[in-house]
Amino acid sequence: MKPTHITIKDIAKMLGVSPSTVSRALKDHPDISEETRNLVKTFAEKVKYRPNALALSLRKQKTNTLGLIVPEIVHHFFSSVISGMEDLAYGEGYTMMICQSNENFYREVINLQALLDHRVDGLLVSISKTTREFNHLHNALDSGIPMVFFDRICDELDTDRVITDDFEGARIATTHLIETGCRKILHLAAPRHLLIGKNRYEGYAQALKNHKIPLDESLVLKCDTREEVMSMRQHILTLAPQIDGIFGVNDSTAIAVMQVLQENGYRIPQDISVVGFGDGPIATIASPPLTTVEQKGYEMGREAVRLLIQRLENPSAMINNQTKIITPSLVRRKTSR
Amino acid sequence: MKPTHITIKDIAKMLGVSPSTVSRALKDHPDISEETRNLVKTFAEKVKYRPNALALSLRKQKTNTLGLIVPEIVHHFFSSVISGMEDLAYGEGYTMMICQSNENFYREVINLQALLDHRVDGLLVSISKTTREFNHLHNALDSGIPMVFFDRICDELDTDRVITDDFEGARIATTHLIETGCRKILHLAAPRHLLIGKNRYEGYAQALKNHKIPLDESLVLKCDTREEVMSMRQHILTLAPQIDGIFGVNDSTAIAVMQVLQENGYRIPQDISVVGFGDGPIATIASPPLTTVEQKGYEMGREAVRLLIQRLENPSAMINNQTKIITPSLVRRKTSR
DNA sequence: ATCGATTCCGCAATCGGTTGCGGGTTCGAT
DNA sequence: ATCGAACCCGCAACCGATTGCGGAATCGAT
Repeated sequence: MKPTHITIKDIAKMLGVSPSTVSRALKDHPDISEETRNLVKTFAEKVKYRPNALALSLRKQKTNTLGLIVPEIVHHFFSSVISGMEDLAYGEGYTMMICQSNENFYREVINLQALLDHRVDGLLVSISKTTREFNHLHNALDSGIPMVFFDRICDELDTDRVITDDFEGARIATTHLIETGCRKILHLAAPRHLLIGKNRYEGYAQALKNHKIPLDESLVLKCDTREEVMSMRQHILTLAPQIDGIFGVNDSTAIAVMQVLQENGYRIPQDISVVGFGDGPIATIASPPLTTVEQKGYEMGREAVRLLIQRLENPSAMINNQTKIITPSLVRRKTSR
Repeated sequence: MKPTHITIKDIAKMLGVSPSTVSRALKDHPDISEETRNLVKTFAEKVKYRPNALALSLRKQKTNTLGLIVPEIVHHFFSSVISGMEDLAYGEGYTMMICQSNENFYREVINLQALLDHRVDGLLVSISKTTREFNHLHNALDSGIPMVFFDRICDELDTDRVITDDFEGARIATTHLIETGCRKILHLAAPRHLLIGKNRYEGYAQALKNHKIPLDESLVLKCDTREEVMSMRQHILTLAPQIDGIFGVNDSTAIAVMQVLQENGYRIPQDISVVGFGDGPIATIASPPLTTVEQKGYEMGREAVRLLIQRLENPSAMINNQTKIITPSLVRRKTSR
């Protein structure tokens, strides 16, 4: 802050009035005569006066800053979320202070402390994978700061939340496969102890049930990374002749399995249809382009900020905590009929 | 900021001393007796006192905050850059205020103003595509605030800079093709009026020259998006029989051209080798995985912050502006021999 | 008892802006 | 001439910290 900004006192001195008068003139306080007001305003304009946000925050006890803790910025989903948050926040006159925990509990605690030190008005949090203990968040909450969890929520804490409807996304994907003629659908699943693994599996199961297709557990494989697909290729190829569709728990496994099949003479989607679950732009560059479920990170970001600001601007209203569910939507491309 | 944080005055009152004493005790000022110091320190610890960063910034005329303006957060390259910046900045005791211009000049101006209003200590900027006029940046610079450009630099402004060595990256990529046996190398290029188009083309040309391979302009195609590859597929296929290597100006065109060739019976890399220029994780999921030039966004981010902090902490030293060049490196995968 | 030197701590100003309250000036009315 | 009401504006406190300076208390020395 070497650059010496012009202050209200500078203006006051140069105009021979008091700082109070300058302050009031600039904000059209009725106590100030029109003459003085114009004088101050035009002069302030001329010298490009800009109020010091720090001083304002200190005085008003409000920083107009939102604190964000996110596991990793370098993730298409999270960067979309940030983008959505940023757009809405700036539109509403808030700025953002962004921290990444790098999936590290200790850094999450440090980050939270830094945000609180800066007196952010509210918190947006997606917890790290290594966070098993929530005292830091609990304390913040108890101290009264508004907080919204998104995507990686914390069950123990009663706050506003924004989450993806994984169940519904999986149901939509599987239903799409069924409606385009598939009957024997392989599900490449994440571990059942992870929420997304559980919810997407159940969505898959529900779609089958709705269409009276029996659920065959031998068609549900724990396999949620590209590497895992590669190491299970033999097993997948033995299954291949008896299936006509695949629902992958994420795009990279869907694309990987597609490649394995193609290398072995299967045509996509003529022989087997494939649907993924969106985690980025890779779906569009797959060959053929992958039909997938879009996660709407940008929208989730906007929604989280909307909830937070709503709470900030109605501090009195004891609104019940809301859980906003973002329903993902199917993007039909070329790997399904 | 509804939560009522505990202040130095609160502590003073409860301990029956003056705020000055508390302040000094907390920072081991010799004027304070050991007895008082311990009293204050243990009490402060007990009530979890944390200094108000706003008040400190106002008083010290230093915010320990770095302002960032980036075109788009949702871009693997830029989010890597941000990640690198964030990691180093927090490690050095700085926080970051992040704005995205969305490639919009007007928003860039607004963002800059917001950052200056918040009295950030320094600026990290990558200019938007639509920015043709630099008064806003010029004014900031004139007012004396340290600024570092990265990736999308502004030639007219004399500042520290961090850029990718596109020429060298292209030279390395092309050389790799030559050294693995290619002689007729197609270059899918960006427009020559863009810096990356020009520099990567020249790197390509230099590599050929170094190996005494004549440059054939009919093997340089202006074609830098996936869509463009698709619309030029016929032309590319007529060229295909006479070439043995392709250098794509970015990964998505490299992958696209690879797919076109594969669909027409060419084997990669047996018949034709392909090398891209890195813009994300898509290279690894291509089939076969794409050999490409890695852009090192994370490192660029760290380097930019390093330059900025260096200037902030040696305000007196009239260091000459530096241009830090990040040399990208080749990542050999399976599309080249 | 008085003085000088230490030791330890508080007053008050400052950073930049906001705001309750009180006061001076001008005016018309009586 | 006197009073009261508008009309304008400044004083000072405040937000939470820091810091130069001065001063009270204590001690030993003369």
